[in-house]
Amino acid sequence: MVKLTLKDGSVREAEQGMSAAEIIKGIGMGLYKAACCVKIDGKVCDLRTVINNDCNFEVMTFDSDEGKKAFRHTASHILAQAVKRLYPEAKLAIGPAIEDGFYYDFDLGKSFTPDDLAKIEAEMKKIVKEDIPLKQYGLPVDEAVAKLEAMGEPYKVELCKEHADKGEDISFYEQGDFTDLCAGPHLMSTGAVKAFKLTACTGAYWRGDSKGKQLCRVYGTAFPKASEMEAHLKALEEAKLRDHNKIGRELEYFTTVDYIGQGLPILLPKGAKVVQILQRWVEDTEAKRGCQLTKTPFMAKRELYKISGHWDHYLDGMFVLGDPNDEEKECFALRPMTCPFQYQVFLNRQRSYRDLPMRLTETSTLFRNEDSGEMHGLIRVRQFTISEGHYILRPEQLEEEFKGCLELAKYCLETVGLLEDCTFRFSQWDPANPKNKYEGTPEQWEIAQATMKKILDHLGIDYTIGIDEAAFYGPKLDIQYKNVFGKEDTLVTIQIDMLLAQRFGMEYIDTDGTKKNPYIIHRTSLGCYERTLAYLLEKYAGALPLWMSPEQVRILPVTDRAKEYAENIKQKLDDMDIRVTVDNRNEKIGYKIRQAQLEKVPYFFIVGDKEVEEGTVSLRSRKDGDLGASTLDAVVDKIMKEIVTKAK
RNA sequence: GCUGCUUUAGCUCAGCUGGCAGAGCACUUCCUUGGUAAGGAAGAGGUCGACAGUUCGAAUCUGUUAAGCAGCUCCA
Repeated sequence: MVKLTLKDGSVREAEQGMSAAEIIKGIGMGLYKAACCVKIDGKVCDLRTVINNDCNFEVMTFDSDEGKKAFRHTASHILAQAVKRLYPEAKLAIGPAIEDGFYYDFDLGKSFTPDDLAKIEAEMKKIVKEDIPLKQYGLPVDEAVAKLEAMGEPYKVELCKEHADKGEDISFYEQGDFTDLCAGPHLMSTGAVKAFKLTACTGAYWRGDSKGKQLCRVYGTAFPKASEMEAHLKALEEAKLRDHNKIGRELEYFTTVDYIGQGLPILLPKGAKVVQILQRWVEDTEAKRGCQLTKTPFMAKRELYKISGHWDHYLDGMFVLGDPNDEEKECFALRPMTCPFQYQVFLNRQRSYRDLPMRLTETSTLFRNEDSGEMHGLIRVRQFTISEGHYILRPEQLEEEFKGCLELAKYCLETVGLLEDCTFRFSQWDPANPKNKYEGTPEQWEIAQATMKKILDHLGIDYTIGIDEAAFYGPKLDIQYKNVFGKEDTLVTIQIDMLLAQRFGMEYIDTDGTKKNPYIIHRTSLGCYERTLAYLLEKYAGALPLWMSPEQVRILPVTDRAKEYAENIKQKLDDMDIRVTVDNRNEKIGYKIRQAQLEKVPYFFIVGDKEVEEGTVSLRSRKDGDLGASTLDAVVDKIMKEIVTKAK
């Protein structure tokens, strides 16, 4: 007998050699039906795992991440089985579970159409109904390769060969007429996948290599219950209603024009106003923290970028004015970053250790020639403006200044309300340096990354590690944000750079009279304003907090008799720098209210004969509706308090 | 850049197998001065993204191209 310690601490005995599935059946059929996989001594295992020793034994259902993964991975096998039944010529690539679903990549020389997906779904339903048991077995590498070759699965052969040197058997899962190379874990049978839906069909490169073969990827999602899936799909639909690319255009924050070009949005008055408000606030905030504002050119001769390394690393990503290959003639490029421009501020005269830290900031417009398929609303654009900064430091100032940058970024994100949804990524280099992307020696990288790790751990930052996500000159702390489609981008970045100072000949005279290269922190405090605006529109579904609303108050006269009164109030609010308009149109009050509400104006003042007579205003908020009549002073007081505290 | 989808009035969308270009909202004018989410009437508005091709005839079929969307790849 073996002793199993369950999650609740209770101990259960079982015969040696029983499978986890059999043991769970013994605990209860209900649990067995819900079980997706098990954790044995903390390790995720298949339900078919045979238990030979005492262990901690945790049953993982769909409620756990591990259970979801096993469940949806099985759904991806059902998808592959259906595809193989309908399209026997399709070659299998990979098919993992992902967040909220699964996908499978196929090579069939064409792409599936929506009609095809419907057929595949119908076939999947049959497979679920057939309730086919899954069997797992292992084969030695050479037998596995032979089997996969016989099956005519070249991609699987390639994957299998990569496992050859691990000295382990190759694991297969078989369900009826379908067999797949797979490490598992999986459900016991196809019948458990009660609810699923194929959601999309797109291209995807084999092994993520854009020079390699492009495969056809089918995305889907799966749940144990139809009701759960319906709720999930509904939530996705609702999230899309917040898409900044939709509401940002509808609410007239921005637009695009095809003959201006991709990735070059026009900020309409409302969008421009919000960006101006954020910029002024960020610049003031930075100034209070010892930053100095610079204003540097939007372009420079190729020579500058040659020194910085950008010419070698990112020429394709730059907008070049002139022939980059004609060394005889002058050639300019629009700036894709601010670093080498701001360094000239430091280089303006000889510097002493007393000048450091030198915190240079700039509201900086950048130009990057993104690939045509990359643009997305205000999130990925070709011209954008960031709250850029470069802190030039003595090495011993690094930790303190890094901390300051992080605090500033967190303060900015917290104030606008985005911090709670951010995640932190420690972006490191790949020592293999696959595309010759990284400059500097392994020792320099070791030092930079060890320093950043120490700082992050010291600050108790909860981060993930992104290998091969670093800048070419150093590691980054990236603050990531997800859009309504779940796609993640960098909102704020703080980078340690121990290389570029040397390239630009930046030196300071230290206390001992010797010349030294400073360290540099590249950082943003609120990131890129276009991107931030996009996330704010999504976060607040267009109803931006009062302090950053482009129009804070709209005065709605009930009749023409109240027009003059409305104009007087407007004047008073103007004097207090409250952004206010009057809706003087000859429309009924209900109509004006409806429109102001749809435009998500935070507050409206309704003024009619009653208010004129009593010298009051009737307040209505977009959030709480009719708030009744008060004196103008009382209403303004309430609004000013909300503005000053930057309430969300 | 790659795969797939999309593009008809300012916006949201109809328009069947090729045969005279449509609706709602918005806009303009007039009437209406109305109290917390749409008052009424009339009017104007389109080279069907662009360019080629097939056809007696193209919004509709084919090709090229631009822009938009999702995904992949990339992202200093």
